[in-house]
Amino acid sequence: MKNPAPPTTVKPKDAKPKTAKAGAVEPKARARKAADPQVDAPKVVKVSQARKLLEADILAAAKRLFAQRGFGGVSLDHIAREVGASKQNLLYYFPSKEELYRRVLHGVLDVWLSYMDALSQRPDDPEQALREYIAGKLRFSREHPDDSRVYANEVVSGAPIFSAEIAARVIPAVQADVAILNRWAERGLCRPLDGRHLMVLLWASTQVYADWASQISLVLGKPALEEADFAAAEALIVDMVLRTVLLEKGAAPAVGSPPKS
Amino acid sequence: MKNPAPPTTVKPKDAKPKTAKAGAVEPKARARKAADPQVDAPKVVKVSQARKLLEADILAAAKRLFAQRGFGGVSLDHIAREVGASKQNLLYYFPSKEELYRRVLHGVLDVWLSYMDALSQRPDDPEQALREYIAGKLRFSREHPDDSRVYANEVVSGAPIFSAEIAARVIPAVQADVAILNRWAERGLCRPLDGRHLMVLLWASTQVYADWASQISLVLGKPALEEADFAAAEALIVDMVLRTVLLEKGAAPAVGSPPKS
DNA sequence: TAATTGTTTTACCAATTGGTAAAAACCCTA
DNA sequence: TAGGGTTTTTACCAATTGGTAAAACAATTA
Repeated sequence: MKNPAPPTTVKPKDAKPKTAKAGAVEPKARARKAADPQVDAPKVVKVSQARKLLEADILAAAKRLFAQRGFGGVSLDHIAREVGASKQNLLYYFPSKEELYRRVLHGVLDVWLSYMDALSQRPDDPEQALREYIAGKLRFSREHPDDSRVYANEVVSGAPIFSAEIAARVIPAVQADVAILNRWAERGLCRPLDGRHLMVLLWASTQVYADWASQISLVLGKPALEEADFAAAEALIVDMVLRTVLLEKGAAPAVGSPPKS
Repeated sequence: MKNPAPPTTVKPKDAKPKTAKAGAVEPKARARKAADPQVDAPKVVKVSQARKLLEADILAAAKRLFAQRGFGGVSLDHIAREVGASKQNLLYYFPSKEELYRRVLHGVLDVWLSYMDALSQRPDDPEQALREYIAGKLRFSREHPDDSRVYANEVVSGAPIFSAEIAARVIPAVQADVAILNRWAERGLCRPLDGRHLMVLLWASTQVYADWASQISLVLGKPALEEADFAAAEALIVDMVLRTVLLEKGAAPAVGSPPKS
């Protein structure tokens, strides 16, 4: 039902709509990714690939809009116009708004989880594992802010649609991480603490740099967060977490001096 | 325009609508707060007070719904039905949806800021100031989760409506706090670090217990957060922050043992 | 009691919502 | 070039959206 036809052949994908939809606002008319002049449509792309391309376009636009306005704040028409297609065309690919949202969320969760495996990768080295976990989640915030925001929107809303999938996919991952923390504590590799709250703290302190970017950039007095800001955040969070989790040894150096501001 | 008439007298406020709005879903018909049998409406409440009462009802319902679904996900009709009034009646009190939202946000910001003054209260005692700041913001998350979520929704959306007011009211408060942190560092009362990122971290780690309550309770394996959970969070965050901010002395005790999961 | 003010209801409105049905256009293979 | 599958467009739809205008109701004051 979702991926029916075997790959066949191409589709120019440039057909301008003849009727200009009197009074409409020039709907970007399916402006394909700035063209690619080197090959100029050699008619070898598979049809199912073309389909996947538009599908991916829709998912990307939907993700961006859902991230900004949440499920209820976005209309199908809005998404459709964003990719230069009609609402009905969009409904050809996704049977309903909720199904589209579900697909977006599913993809978001994939990405979210893919940045969350640092602990299990280094089950014997708490310091390095935590460093990488924090670095990874901050990279997620920098590289996929919209994914983070879509997820945040869903969770803030009480996860009305996705709580089942969160329970099925996120919770086990978290529990695995908590188990690792507990094992470290048992083996005397780190201080004993409640790993569940530590995980919450790790999420919060890293994802805030995606979800609250608008306010943080106001605080930092710049139009957008830069790499240096993420680096500063990482230094602080790592310093903090290691101080708390690791058994004391030589104290880590200070993380930076206060800017004059 | 907003608060016109001088206080006059009462209003029974129980008039059932005679026509039962064929097919509608019994709109709760302005069910007044469980009555107050001791006085039984002695006709002494001021009219403007009655107005403020409904106004407050509307604001409360709107806050709850905006917290859950964001600005775009809530309709005026939905809010109106929640308080047992009609949409048009609601529009009598608030000239537009955006104005209502603005009013809600304004109130939210008041509350938000009122929990943020711990640092300036104790400008000479970093440890106590930080303890109280964290405790206060966690209390905010516990006592005003919807306020926190409305704020979060607005910020995640890029603060399209409220960025001006955030810039005017929040940023100065933050800068004052950062200045205090910097002064501590200069006076050798604490480690030198970037106060701006520390503030971000404090917000993130405390507000997450309101905004992400749905997911945290999943992680903790209980239907809702309890006081003990907030206490555990507070212990961890305080421990963490003090370890990082204060100059080393006797290390604080561990914050708890890992639960058996 | 009449006039005045404050509040709620009734009646609309154009635009937009998510969604359906079917015709038309497109594209490749036989 | 005809046919068949895939994709897009056209034409609708009932319900809901935010909002207006004015009538009706209620309460207070003159």
